[in-house]
Amino acid sequence: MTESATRPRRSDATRATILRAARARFAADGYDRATIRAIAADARIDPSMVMRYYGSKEGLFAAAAEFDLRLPDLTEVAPDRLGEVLVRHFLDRWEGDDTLAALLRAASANPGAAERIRRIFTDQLTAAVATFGTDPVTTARRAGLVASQMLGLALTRYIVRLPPVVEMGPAEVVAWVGPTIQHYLRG
Amino acid sequence: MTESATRPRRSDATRATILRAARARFAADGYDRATIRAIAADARIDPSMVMRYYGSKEGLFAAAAEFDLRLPDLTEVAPDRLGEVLVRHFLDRWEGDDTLAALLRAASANPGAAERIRRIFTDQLTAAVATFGTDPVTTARRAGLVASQMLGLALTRYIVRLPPVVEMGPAEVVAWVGPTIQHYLRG
DNA sequence: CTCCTATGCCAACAGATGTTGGCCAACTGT
DNA sequence: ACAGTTGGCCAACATCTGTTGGCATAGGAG
Repeated sequence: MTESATRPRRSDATRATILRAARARFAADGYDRATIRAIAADARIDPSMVMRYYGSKEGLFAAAAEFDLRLPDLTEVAPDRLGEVLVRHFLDRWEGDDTLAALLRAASANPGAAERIRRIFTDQLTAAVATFGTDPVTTARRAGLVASQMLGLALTRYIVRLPPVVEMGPAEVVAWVGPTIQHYLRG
Repeated sequence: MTESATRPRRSDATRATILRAARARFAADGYDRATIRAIAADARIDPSMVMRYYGSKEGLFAAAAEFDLRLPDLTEVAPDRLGEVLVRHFLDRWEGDDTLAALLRAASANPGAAERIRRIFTDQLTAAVATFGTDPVTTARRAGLVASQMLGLALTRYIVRLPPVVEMGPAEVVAWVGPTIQHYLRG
C-alpha cells in the first residue's frame, strides 16, 4: 500500500482508452447525452469497468475534464503583442484537444463543469494577467473580459458552429480578435 | 373550422403558463435536465397536458425558444456609436428574458437549439450589419465576430457566471465591450 | 335541460440510464 | 505449481423519462 503510484498497473491502458472515449463523447454530445454505455462501447469495454475505475459518471467526467490553459509567461512577451500572442495560444491549445469543448458543453447541464471553468479562467487567467503589473483592482475585470471573448470564440466555433466563425482561419482570427484582447489587457 | 384563430380558447392561459415555466426551466437546467414533469409541476398542471398542447418535448422547446433579437435600425445611429448602442441593446434585451439563456444552455444538448442560434445570429445580425454599407464580402465575418463576443458575454454572465463578468454593471460592460463591437463593425 | 366538446387528471407503459454484485479468466509473486 | 490478486464481463435492479389512452368534469350551444 505504501507504493500506490510506483508500479504501473496492467489496466492503465484501459483507463486511458476510457478517458479518451469519454472526452470525445462529452465533447460531442454533452454531459447528459454522453451515456456511460456509449462511452464504454467506444472503448470496447464493459460499462461496469467505467464504474470500477472512476466510481461514478461524475468521477469520470471530473477525470476527463482535467484541463490546463498552459498559458505562457507573459512577462517575456512584447507588451504590444500580448493580445496577438494570447489568441494564437488559445487557438493552438484548443484545436486538437476535445477537453475544452467537453467542458463547455457540460457546463450547461453539470454545475461542477461550470465551477471548473470558473476556476480555470479565474485562477489561471487572472494570475497570468497579474504578472505584468496592471492596476490590481481592474485585473480581475480584465481577465473576465478576456474570458468572455475567448469563451465566446470557442462557443461559436466549436459548439454552435456559426459558419462565419468556423470558416475563419487561425491567422484571420488572430488579426481580428488580437486587438480586442490587447484592449482588454491594457486599454 | 374556418375560424381557427378567431375564438380565444379557454386554455390559452394554461398554454401561456406552461410556456413561461418551460422557459424558466430550460434556462435554469438545460434541455435534458428540464423534465416535462418538472415543468408541469411548476405550472401546476399535469404532465400529459404539456404533451397535448405541444405534442412533444421538442415541440415545447421549439415554442419556448422563439426569440427575436429586435435589433434597432442601425442606419439611424451615429456611425461611431454603433458598438455602444448595440451592446446596450443586447444587455437590455437579455436581462429579464430567459429565452436566450434557455437557448444557449440547450445548444449543448439539442442540435435544433444550435441551429436556431445559428439562424438568429446569421440572419438577423448579418441583415443588420449589412444595412450600413460595408464591404459585402466581410459582412458575414463581421457579424460572426460580433456574435462571438456577445454570445461569450452571455455565456460568461448568465451560464458560467464568471464572477468578474457577473459583477460588472451594464454601464461598465458597455464601456469595455462597446469599442470591441465598434472595431468588429467598422475596423 | 341536454348534448357535445374542451379541459384536466390518473395510471400505466416502454425504453433508457446509472449503478451493483457475482462470476470467470488471466496474470504474478513465491 | 499454487494461491491470491487483478482485469473483465454478464445480468439484474431501481429509477427516471417521454409518451399514451382512458376517464371524469365543466362550459357553452341548441
